[in-house]
Amino acid sequence: MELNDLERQRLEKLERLQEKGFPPYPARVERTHTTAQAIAAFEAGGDGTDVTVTGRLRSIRIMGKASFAHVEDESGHIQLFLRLNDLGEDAYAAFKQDFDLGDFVEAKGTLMQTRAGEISVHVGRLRMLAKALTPLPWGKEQEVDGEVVRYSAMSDVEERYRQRYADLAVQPEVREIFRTRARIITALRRFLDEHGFLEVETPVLQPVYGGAAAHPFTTHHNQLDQDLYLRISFELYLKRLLVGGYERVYEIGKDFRNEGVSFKHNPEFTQVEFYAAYLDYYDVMDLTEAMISSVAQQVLGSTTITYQGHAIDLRPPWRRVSLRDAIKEMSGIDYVDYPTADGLIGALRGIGRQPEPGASWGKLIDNSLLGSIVEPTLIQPTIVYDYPRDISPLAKSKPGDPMHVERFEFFIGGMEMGNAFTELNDPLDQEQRFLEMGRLYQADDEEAHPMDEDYLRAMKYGMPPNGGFGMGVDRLVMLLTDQATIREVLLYPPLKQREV
RNA sequence: GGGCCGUUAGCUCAGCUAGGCAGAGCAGGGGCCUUUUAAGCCUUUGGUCGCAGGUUCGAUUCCUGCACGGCCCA
Repeated sequence: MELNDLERQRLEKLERLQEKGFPPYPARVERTHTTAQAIAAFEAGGDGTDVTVTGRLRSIRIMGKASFAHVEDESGHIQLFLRLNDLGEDAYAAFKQDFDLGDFVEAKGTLMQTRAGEISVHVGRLRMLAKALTPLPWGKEQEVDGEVVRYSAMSDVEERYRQRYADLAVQPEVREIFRTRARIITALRRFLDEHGFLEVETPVLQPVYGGAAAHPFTTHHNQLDQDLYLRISFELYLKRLLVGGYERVYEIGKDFRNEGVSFKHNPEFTQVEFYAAYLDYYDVMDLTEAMISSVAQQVLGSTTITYQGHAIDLRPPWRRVSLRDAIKEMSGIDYVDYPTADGLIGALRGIGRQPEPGASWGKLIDNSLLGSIVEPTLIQPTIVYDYPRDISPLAKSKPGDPMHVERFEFFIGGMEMGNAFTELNDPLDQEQRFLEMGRLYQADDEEAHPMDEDYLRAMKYGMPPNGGFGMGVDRLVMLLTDQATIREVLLYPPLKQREV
């Protein structure tokens, strides 16, 4: 183990503690109160109550024969008041010499209030619970007008992610993001459970990937000697369950897409999908609005949020606009007037855009018009409905409109949050769509939706009409925690390997 | 993939376009201090200036390449 100077000094302290009879890593702990419970006990009239609190030493102020320190646990922090008279020569000397910021300690004493009014533990016995060899990158902090101002805490983004443990240890507001994340997922589950959905788990390792247009990760099962894909969506496995007789199913889990990283993309991300028999996309729109506003209400206590400086109102009903109208409004292009890829490329060039070469008609609409021009403007929750058929191989056609399918996406804060359709349940049409995909995406064939024979076989047994829904949970967490990048809502964002 | 920017002490950052002994605050060490709270005062240790080359009498500084990261674009 390579140690720097500071770590060597701490190692010497550790050895000294050991010699003096203060084991640096004891096995047993006697906590009676969290720091929050201790403060609550004092406030409930518990002056003088015996407490034993534990946590990390967060600050130390030594003033000769008396000292102050703060211990921090998950519930908060409390001040320790330590005096030579109370601890005795040896223990007090050990504290002064050999205890450092970042050490886990156990303090036993009585609750008191200092002259300055801070509720504190008047410590009679102090024990080391775990000596920290490496100093945490803590800055001092002070309260200014009720706001905590931190000086020189860990701020290098790369180091924060590479050593997330240190980032979390030092920045309580980072810890809070992941508590909120957990509450969001709990609220999603509760909403779906209460609406009659059954939570299921479907394979991550799949012989045929599908349900989305994305490049998969590939892997190999040694014993079966079979190549497998990491799923890019849950869709086809969940809809098979409707064939099996379940009417409402959902899954929350990871999807894997072998794509670039951006502020709103991560190669592995958390998705929630649900499918409900006998619903169409209008019903799913209603459910979507109810679900998102319910989650915000449960997690934040409000359906009004602030995201990156924008006040956003999540209360239903949301604005609903057809894709065609949304694009017409923002770009002036009515794509129905340009029914071929070449024609649409010309129209895009006409408004100063440089569409990607070789893109299909539907992909131009999806990326160059919707993604680039419309999406960033959709700050308030907006449902955009009726999508081109050729980029939606799993959605049911819109009656009387051969160009469009019954599909919608919803956008909040300028981000696509999710995607839903009246699901295609006609096996003959579905087979046609798979075949069309093969033709359309020849140039980019890994993103083409592969033919899934088993899925067709399932559908041939009869699949009830149903509405389906998928949403990026990470993006919802971004929205509800006001984070500008997806990395801030992932505990361990991906980073290139580097020597430790 | 392209453009721009960053990488200096454990942490946060100066220094660099004037090429000439590598700095500050915090943290750490020593000392004073028995109700402090960014405690205070005195004192002090600590560096592969991301890596590899080049230019130069001399490079943290200028040039090239590479690594990692950030922002923007594709």
